[in-house]
Order: sequence, then C-alpha cells, then structure tokens
Amino acid sequence: MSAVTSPLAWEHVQPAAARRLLTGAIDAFAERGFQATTTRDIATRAGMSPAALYVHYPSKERLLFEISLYGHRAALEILTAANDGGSPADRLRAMVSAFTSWHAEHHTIARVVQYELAALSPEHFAEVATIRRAISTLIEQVLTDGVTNGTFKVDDLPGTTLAVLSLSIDVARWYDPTRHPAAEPLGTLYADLAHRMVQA
Amino acid sequence: MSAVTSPLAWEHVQPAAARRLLTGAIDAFAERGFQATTTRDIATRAGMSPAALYVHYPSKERLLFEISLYGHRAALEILTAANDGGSPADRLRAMVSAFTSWHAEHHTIARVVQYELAALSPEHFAEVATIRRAISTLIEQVLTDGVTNGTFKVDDLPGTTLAVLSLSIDVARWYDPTRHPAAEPLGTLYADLAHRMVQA
DNA sequence: CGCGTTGCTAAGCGCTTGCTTAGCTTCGCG
DNA sequence: CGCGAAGCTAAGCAAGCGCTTAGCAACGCG
Repeated sequence: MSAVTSPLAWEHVQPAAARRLLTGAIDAFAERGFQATTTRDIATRAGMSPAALYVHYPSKERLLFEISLYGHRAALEILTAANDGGSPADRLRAMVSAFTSWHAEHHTIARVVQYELAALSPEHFAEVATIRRAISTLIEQVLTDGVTNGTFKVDDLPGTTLAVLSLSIDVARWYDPTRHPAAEPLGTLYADLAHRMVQA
Repeated sequence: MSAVTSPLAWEHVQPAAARRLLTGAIDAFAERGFQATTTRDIATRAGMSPAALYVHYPSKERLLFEISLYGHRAALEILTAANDGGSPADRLRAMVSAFTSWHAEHHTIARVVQYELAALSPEHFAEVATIRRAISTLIEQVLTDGVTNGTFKVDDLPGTTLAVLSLSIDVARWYDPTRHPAAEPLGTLYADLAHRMVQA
C-alpha cells in the first residue's frame, strides 16, 4: 500500500462474514457490473449460501451503496489530505497525483464508484452526489487560487475543472495492473499533464 | 449536425423496423446499460412485440455488436479525416477536437461504445478491439511526429497517448446536453488542453 | 441450566428474463 | 389468380432472478 493513497482497510466492517460479502461484491460489481452480478455469486465468493447475504445486508442495492459511500469518502479524504499547504501548483500536483494513484491502485472499487451510480436508489445517489460536489469544489478552488496569484491560466474554469477530474477518473476504466505502470509513477505523470494544462 | 463530426446516419440499416430497433437499443443501452435492458424494452421503443426483434436480429448481443462496430468505425473515420495535413500540433488539435465533439454530440452511442465492451462475445470484442488499436495508433503517431520535429515534449509516450484519448473518451460518461456547452466549443477547449499537455 | 440472540442453510416463491413456436397478414411477382 | 417470402403477434417455455421462510446449531449471560 503506497504512502500517498489511504489504506482502504475494511476492518471496520464487522463481523468478518459481512466484510467478505462486501469485498466479494466489490470484485463482482467491478468485473461484471451491478446488474449482471447475482446475489448467489456474491454469496459464493464469501463462501456462504445465498440466504446468508440477507443476514448482513437488506438488499443487493444496499451492498452497492455501502461500497459507493465508503469509496467516495476515501477519495475525498485523500484529496483533502493532498490539498494541505504549498503553492496552487504544489496543491494541484499533489491532488492529481493522489487522486490518480487512488484510481489505479483501487481500480476495482473505483470502477464501482464511478460507473455504478445509476444503480443506486435516488436517496442513496443524493448522498454520494454531495461528496462528488465536494471533490469537484476542491479542484475548482485550487485552480481559482492559481489564476488569482497569476501562476495559472485557465480560460474555462468549470470546463477545465471537469477535465482535470475526468483525466484521473478515467484511469479506473482502463487501468490493468498486469499491463500498466505502478500507481505512483502514473500519478506523477498525470500531475505533470494536469499542471501543464493550466500553467500560465 | 456539426461539420467536424460525421453525420452518423442509420439509413443503411434496412428495413426501417430494424433501424427503429437499433436506435431504440442505443437509447436503452446508454440509459440503463446492456444487462439492465430487456428485449421487451427495446421492442416497445420500436413499437413492436418482443418477438419481432428476432425477425431482424438473432440475439440481444448481436444488436449490441452492430451498434458497437458502427460506432467504433464512425469514431475512427472522423479521427482519420482530422489527421489530414498540417503540423503535428494542427493534426493533434484537429483530432482531439473532432474526437471530443463526437463523444459529446453522440454521447449515447459513445456510452455504448466505451462502457459495454465487456458484454460483447469474445469474437465480437476482438473485432472492435482492432479498431480501438487503430485509433490509439493515430494519436501515438502524431505525438511521435511532434517529438521528432521538436514541437512536442513527451516523457512517457504510451502513457501520454492513453491520457489524451482518455480525456476525450470520458466525455461520454459525464456529458449532458442540457447542462453542458455545445459539442464544438468543448472540442476546442479539449484540443487546447491536449496541446498544452505535450507542448515543448 | 435456561433462553434469547446471532449466523447460518435448505428449500422455494413469485416474477422476469432471453428466446421460441405457431400461425396470421401483406405483398411482389409469375 | 396462386404462392412463397417477409414481417409481424399471441402465447408461452425453461432458466434464472432477488429475496423470504422455516428451522437449526452455537454462544453469552442471568
């Protein structure tokens, strides 16, 4: 586990059977998507009968929500930590690097977080949407700060904010640890690319 | 329909009922995903009974393949057209602009093209993968040309190629015509961002 | 010990899925 | 007019779905 990305430990999920179901669901949702994953598949991955799932979670959707919520919170946390101190350029580079590395290192959870939003209930979607707006605001603010002190040149602020985030998020779509570089060098490359996009 | 993006007409799909099924399937797959879309839903959108679908297509997967194949071909075509003539910078800007605009303007098909690959049969996937490699090669070549003539500075060629493509592709994920700028200005913004990423 | 709680399984319910079958109508064409 | 092809529908099949029910073993605690 790298230093720049949060450990994403699941120890807080108790008991162990509930944790096995959750991590099994992450793998299944990431591989096949939420709709194509069956509760029987999740239960089998956790080494249980299908009915045991409902002892720990009231529905398949709830399992998705727990994963999505925890994943969004983890992503916001590593961004917030990276935003601490330094010039706008330093903060932008640290945030893009951390956010990119996180999407590479945790690409299974990241895939669920980024591509299964439509499967959430309206109420659950609203809850993670709040976190998504906070993430977006962090990037927009550092770009604003850089423009204000003259180190950045940004023509379209919302458009560029979206582009910077988009670049990191799409890593979850294509990243394959067997075929691509380690997460940390990728983060450095993307920090460089994002910095160039906004440099004055 | 803008000048930089191909018209994406479906007139070649005959008879009209087959075309209605295909366009209905695009909308349904883009909205809900392949797995969550039922053949009954597709048939209803085309104004027919569920069985009528099988008069024109042998399976739901085949419908996806026809959409995916045509979409990939259209994307490759507009990229190839934009690659014609000028400096590496001109060609890169033209390709990124066209590719981005295409993903925004045709974001429903683009969503199917980019996010439903896993639902294709292995044989059908192999066929579109060939087109995807051709797309990637076009971008890699223009970056190579720019590095060679000294107008670009690229540290990691495959990584930067992927990043440039990634930036445009992710547009399909978030683009909403009711909330975002028109496709053509977006293409111009992204051409600028991509150019800055590689400028010497 | 007695007994409620926790965690699990076997069985299965009601429903929906992709797709098939049988049969009807419409049409072009000799 | 006769007839095969094309295009469609009503009905339904086998399989698989999310989830429920009934019941059992293990455990903590008075």
